[in-house]
Amino acid sequence: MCGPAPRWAAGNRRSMSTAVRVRYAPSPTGIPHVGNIRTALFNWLFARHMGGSFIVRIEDTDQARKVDGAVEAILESLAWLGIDWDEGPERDGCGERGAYGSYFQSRRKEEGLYDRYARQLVNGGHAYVCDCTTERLDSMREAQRAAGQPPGYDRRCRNLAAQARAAQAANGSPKVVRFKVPESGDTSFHDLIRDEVSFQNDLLDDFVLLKSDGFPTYHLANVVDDHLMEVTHVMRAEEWLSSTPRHVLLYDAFGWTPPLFAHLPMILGSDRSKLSKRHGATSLLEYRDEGFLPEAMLNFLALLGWSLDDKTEKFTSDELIKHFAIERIGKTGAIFNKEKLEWFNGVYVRQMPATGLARRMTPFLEGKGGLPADVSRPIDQAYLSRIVPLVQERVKRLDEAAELTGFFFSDGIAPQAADLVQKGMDGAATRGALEAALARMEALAAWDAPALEQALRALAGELQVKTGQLFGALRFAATGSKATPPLFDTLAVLGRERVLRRVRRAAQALAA
RNA sequence: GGCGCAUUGGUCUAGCGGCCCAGGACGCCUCCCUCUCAAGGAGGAGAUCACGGGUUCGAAUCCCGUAUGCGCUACCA
Repeated sequence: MCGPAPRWAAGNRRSMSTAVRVRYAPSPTGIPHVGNIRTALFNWLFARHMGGSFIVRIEDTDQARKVDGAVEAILESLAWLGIDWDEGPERDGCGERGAYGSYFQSRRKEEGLYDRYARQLVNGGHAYVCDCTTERLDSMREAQRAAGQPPGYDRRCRNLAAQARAAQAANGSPKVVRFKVPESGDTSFHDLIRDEVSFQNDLLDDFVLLKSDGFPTYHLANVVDDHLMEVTHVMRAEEWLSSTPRHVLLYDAFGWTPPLFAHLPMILGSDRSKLSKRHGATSLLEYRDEGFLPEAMLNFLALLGWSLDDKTEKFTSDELIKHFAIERIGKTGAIFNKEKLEWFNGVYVRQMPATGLARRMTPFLEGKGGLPADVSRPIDQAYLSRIVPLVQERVKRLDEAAELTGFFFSDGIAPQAADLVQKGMDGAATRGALEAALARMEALAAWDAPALEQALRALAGELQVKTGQLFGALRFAATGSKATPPLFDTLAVLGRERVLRRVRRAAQALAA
């Protein structure tokens, strides 16, 4: 499985550096959704723009909410978009890289790290041990709510007399460590996106730093790790804005200089609320499976909350890196607009080389939900390479490939007489036209688009039907579809044998 | 309820005091191209810049209030 255990703090750790260091700090509680990944993207763009470091740190401090496979899904999501990281878990899940590890908070916890810092705060008079039960806490909050008071810890354990403290230490009950929030004054900080933000301390309660299971809370772990990892900018979603004063207070208590903060606008569901399962497909990997291209997704995501100017909207990742600036990040939440994503995807599909498109389409054609079962796999790549140019400007998502190209592969098309007959014609006329076309096509010396077009256009004239009528009937006879790529190209790629067989069958259907 | 943040067409956005009775894009509609569908081209509908007060010669842009939305208010992150 994995090789030897990594050695932490092994070297070239540049302290005294002014280089930018940012981090993406997801908690492995599920498959990351587009909002999570957008946060990662902004951090990455900023790091790369500034020539700094991008760190991935796994905040797995909640044992109850931990989900198997989540770390892999996070790393896979980043990798899919081409977001690379300088420090953090290795992509294959084996080991980690970077001189500030571990990058898993659960491992840092095992080393006693948070315990040490929590104790330092207790010893310094900035925190205290609390053994209030959850039952008591719950009823306290209930009473507060009933009385119209803001809910919050009532600080019962904050100022225990020496004797009571000793008794508490001896009683063996579960204990947490709480931070002593100043009872007066304000805590304010400068946010790179929202300017000055200020909170009254007396509205903050004594939040927990260390849980009774020994794990740190987000507040403690995040502050300790950002400091130890020398993180310079904390760029995270706006939902964290309200807890930032707690973090600032913690930095103060430790005597550390806080990083710079930038609270990103959130990505919202169609009802403008925080993204959740209720909003349908929200995980990044689902979009991948629906046939969106990573470069289109990256481009689209970057524009959700950031813009360069009033017109530029197409960016490669290098261009994004080149232009990205925190000052150009917006303040308001953005609804994830799938239709625009689909448009973007179409743009990228059209501009890529046909060979690349063929390669990317193949798994969607061969996989489930792809071509009908009667089509043998693997599919003929040479044949595919002739089809792709015909559908390239018609594909929006790769998962439409099978629907668009199915008739090229499968004979399982059943032309209904009613669909064969074009406007202004009847069954007999249609059958006659099809049979005449059959004769012309059989006589063709060369089976290619120009020859087909020349012969069939001439035929329409002779038959005194509109080209649209003849071509429409032929299209349906040969493909079983009313909407296809240009007829002659399509017939040419399908091949003489297949076309004649299908058209013959259609003519017979009309006779019945 | 309290606190915080936000508020430009359905959606993403430009705008950081006069160039804006508001520009671009997606979507929608019409037309052109055309063998269908796309793609492409040309037009169009759609915003009293949330509302009300100020400040200013002048406000989408600054200030205050209100409303609305969202976020936070856990031994979750």
